Amino acid sequence: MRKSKAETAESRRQIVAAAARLFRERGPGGVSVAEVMEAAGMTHGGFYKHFASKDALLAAAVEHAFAEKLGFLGALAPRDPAKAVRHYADGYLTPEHVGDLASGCPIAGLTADTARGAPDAQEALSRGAQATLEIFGEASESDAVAIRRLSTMIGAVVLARAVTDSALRMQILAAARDDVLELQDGAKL
Amino acid sequence: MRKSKAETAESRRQIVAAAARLFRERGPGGVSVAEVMEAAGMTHGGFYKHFASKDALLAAAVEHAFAEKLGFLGALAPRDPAKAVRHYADGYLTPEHVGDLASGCPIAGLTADTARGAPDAQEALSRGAQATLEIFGEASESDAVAIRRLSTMIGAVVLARAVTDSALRMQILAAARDDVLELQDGAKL
DNA sequence: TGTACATCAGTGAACGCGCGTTCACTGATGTAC
DNA sequence: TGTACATCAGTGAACGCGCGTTCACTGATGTAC
Repeated sequence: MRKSKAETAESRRQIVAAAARLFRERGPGGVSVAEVMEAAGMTHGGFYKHFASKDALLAAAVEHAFAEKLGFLGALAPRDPAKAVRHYADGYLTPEHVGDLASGCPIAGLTADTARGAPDAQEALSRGAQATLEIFGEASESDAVAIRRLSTMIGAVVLARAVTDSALRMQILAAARDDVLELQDGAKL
Repeated sequence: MRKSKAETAESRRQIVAAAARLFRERGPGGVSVAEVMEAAGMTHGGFYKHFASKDALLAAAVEHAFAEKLGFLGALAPRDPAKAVRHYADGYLTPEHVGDLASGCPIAGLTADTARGAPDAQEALSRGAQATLEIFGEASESDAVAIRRLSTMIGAVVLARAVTDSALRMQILAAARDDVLELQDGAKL
């Protein structure tokens, strides 16, 4: 039962979207191709009509995750970069983000996996990280400050995920939020 | 061929040490029990004389990784906490650490894996993270500053691992190093 | 515009393969007397 | 201290099982005339 071009494109979109969520939630190794296909509403056999391998899907999923994450940020940034970054950081440094791996930051969630030998996905992750840094750069007085802001945000979420005590978790997020959002030595935000 | 108690303890140590390296390098899901046992100089069959499951080994491996990482830091900290943290950060924010997953920071390397459903390992990771935070707290003027320092360090290493361009990688490490080590608003370090 | 044929998205069974775990066995260690 | 026996660390084969990937097949879509 051949599908129309539009349906094929839509199928591919569904597969990538499902993979982007599942891979972040359970890790690329913790999700089977069959599970991704089922989440996309198909059976596993057709997968290879869309992707050459599971690794290729991971690369597409990383790209999709960044497109979703940076969509709003990138659209607002040219007009008001400081506001865009402030809004992004505001949602980033929350217990919701810490608890929601499935739609969370791909850098915080997938770097370890891609660095362990998924070259195509690693390239996609690198492009996404650079794009994020560029937007942060527009809102910061220097590249170094942009790097520090993004590093602190990523590190705080990772550290908050490492910690099981929820009071400490909140303390970590609050400390990072103060650092990234509040005025410090005349920052623009 | 039963082994003496001392030999048994030594075997266990070898298994945990091998696991601590391999799990960080390739991820818990990327290493088989047989590979860990081979790296420890044994065959896979004897594994369950030491651990109830692969997950239990992961928890022990996380604990071992922190003990190794924090050994020197924890020993020096009571005498000169600022110097201890400075030395730790100095080795942490290097391209060597970024490239060396196998003996790298367990928080930066394993948080995603343990958060995805390895409760015992997650507890071990949480204890290690709290111990690290406590040492940082002794060297910092407030808990918030300690959290920011550690967050920035972790985030910078994760971001540096996400990025494939080595010049940008160095720039990330340098920016974080300036932030964590250099004087900023009268910090103690 | 209509027709005949080639294409190909998706299905579901099947393929090796490697995994975590179990188990019978071995023989040196530990222990009870 | 010596002896007889129980213990148990480690071996290597075997167990299900689920995985990524392949494949023959189906039938609607796309295309050439």
